[in-house]
Amino acid sequence: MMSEDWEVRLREHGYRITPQRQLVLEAVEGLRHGTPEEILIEVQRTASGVNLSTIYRTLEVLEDVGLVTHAHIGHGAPTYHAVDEHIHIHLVCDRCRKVLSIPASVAEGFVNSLEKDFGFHTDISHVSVHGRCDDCAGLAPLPGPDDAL
Amino acid sequence: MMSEDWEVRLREHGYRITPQRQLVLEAVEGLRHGTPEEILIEVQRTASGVNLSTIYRTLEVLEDVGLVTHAHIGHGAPTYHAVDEHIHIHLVCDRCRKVLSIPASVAEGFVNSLEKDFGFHTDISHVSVHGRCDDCAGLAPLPGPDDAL
DNA sequence: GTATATGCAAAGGGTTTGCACGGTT
DNA sequence: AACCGTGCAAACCCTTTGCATATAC
Repeated sequence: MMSEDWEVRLREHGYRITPQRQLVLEAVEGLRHGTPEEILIEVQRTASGVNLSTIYRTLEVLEDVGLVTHAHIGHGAPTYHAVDEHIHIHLVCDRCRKVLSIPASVAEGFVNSLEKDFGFHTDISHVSVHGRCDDCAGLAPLPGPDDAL
Repeated sequence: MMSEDWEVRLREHGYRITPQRQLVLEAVEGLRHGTPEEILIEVQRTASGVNLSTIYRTLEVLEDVGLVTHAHIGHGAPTYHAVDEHIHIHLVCDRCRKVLSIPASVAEGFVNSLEKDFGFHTDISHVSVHGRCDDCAGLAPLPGPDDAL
């Protein structure tokens, strides 16, 4: 993990090697799941001067060269992952907000149908699946910010 | 479609019947897919004085009583549907932005696995599935706003 | 008449952008 | 030395909120 591959990846795409890019990548790998804001905080533990806009621009670059991906959990900020993570699907409970990560293989049949029947090539890890976790099934919605569906 | 059921639904939940609520519901049904902004424009064709904040508040109410749902397509505004629509899944092409609606039944096996293996009760129509449509598979990303992933 | 809904305007998250400076190549 | 990347601040989009007025009941 975090070999020098990342430098090569960046160079191959015409990008430069900078401390910020290294720090962001390390933060994403360390956090395993992180919003831009969370990544900023992590990065600032080492380099307090780094700006949020740099995080956004850097994540875009890292995603472009295939070092990170992001997924949408509800309508808040997206979360970023390193690509060397196991590909996984997020199950988001709309009641308690818990997020379950499950192996992408569970969706294999589904993904294959989409490919075969609709010619659609799915990036299954990109979007989260919403619903109710076992504990919350059948319960009334929580009060409070019933947002983020 | 658009029987008086909606009035009953609202009353049952202690909400009042207002022209705005009727117009928003009709707009959602007419548009089949609509963001709050699009719904506003549709509503304003009849009642130009209606405000965006009313659209948001009204959609929340209509969703609460089970007359509409929303789904997230990319990281922009969510789209709303009437619940009498067939339940469907959105396949969003990350290259050309095309949105394919497919019957939710395609995901039955997947949904069942989630239930059986993880105790997770899925609302499959809530979030869109991202990837590449047949036309765009294997092509380079589009230039321009390569956003909205 | 009373409580709820609405319009308006302002504030709030999350994200993007223009610009000048600084760093990588 | 040339160009890319960064910090900063302002702008932007989408959504929420406070408050006074209007409306459904």
